Amino acid sequence: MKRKLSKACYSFFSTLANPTRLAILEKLSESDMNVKQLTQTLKQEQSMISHNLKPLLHCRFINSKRQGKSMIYQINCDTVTMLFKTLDSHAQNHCPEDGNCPKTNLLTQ
Amino acid sequence: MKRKLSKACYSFFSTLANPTRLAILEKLSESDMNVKQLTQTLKQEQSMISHNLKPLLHCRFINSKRQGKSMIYQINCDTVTMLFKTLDSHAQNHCPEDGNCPKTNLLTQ
DNA sequence: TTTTCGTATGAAATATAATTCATATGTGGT
DNA sequence: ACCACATATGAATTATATTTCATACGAAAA
Repeated sequence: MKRKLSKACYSFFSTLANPTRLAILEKLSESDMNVKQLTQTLKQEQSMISHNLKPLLHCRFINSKRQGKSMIYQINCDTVTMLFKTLDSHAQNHCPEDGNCPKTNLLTQ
Repeated sequence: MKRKLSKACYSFFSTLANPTRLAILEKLSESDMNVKQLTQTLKQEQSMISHNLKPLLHCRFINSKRQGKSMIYQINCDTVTMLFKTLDSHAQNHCPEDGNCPKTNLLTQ
């Protein structure tokens, strides 16, 4: 792995390692949304949503476009889909159905 | 995305969002290593290596097998490779060569 | 041009994660 | 059984990230 990529990877993974941001990605993968819509479906403060949108935007996992007073956010590309697909398959191979991880129980607690 | 997967994804991404653990994965992708070897190549305390191996093991990104007094760690599967490949391609599409991110400069600072 | 709505941002408070240190455990050799 | 080496672990310290609150900014309407 190249130095530059490793730096970028750390940034990418840090951005994805957050429940709110994962929830935002999940919602945006269903449809484009503005900030208010996100605050409503996720039941979170507006400032929290905005703060969490920032790193997603920065990593280019999402894009934004202004529409009048509101700002529309949309999933940028196939990267997110691909990542989730890979991890889904990993989880199916290694995470037992009952949720009890054989190694430790960090994952399910 | 299913509730269970989202939980697992958070665990996966949290585990990957750490420079030491990324470095461990990088080394282990080259060859299997025991803890002492990892402490030597990464120039880190033994306890730090062990602490960081734990979540990697838990997520099944790596496996371990005892060999006498030492414990050998190895990359578990194709998941890690696939993730890095996906992010490499993402970085190539969206991260400029000069390291100056067009959105913000969080990534390169 | 003042007001209102939607969004962004800075800074403080809070929560979470990483690192270190001391020590325990586990294995093999003497 | 004891010792030495390799690794793991718990707990305290330290560092980093998240959340909240107050407020600023931008666009459109009155």
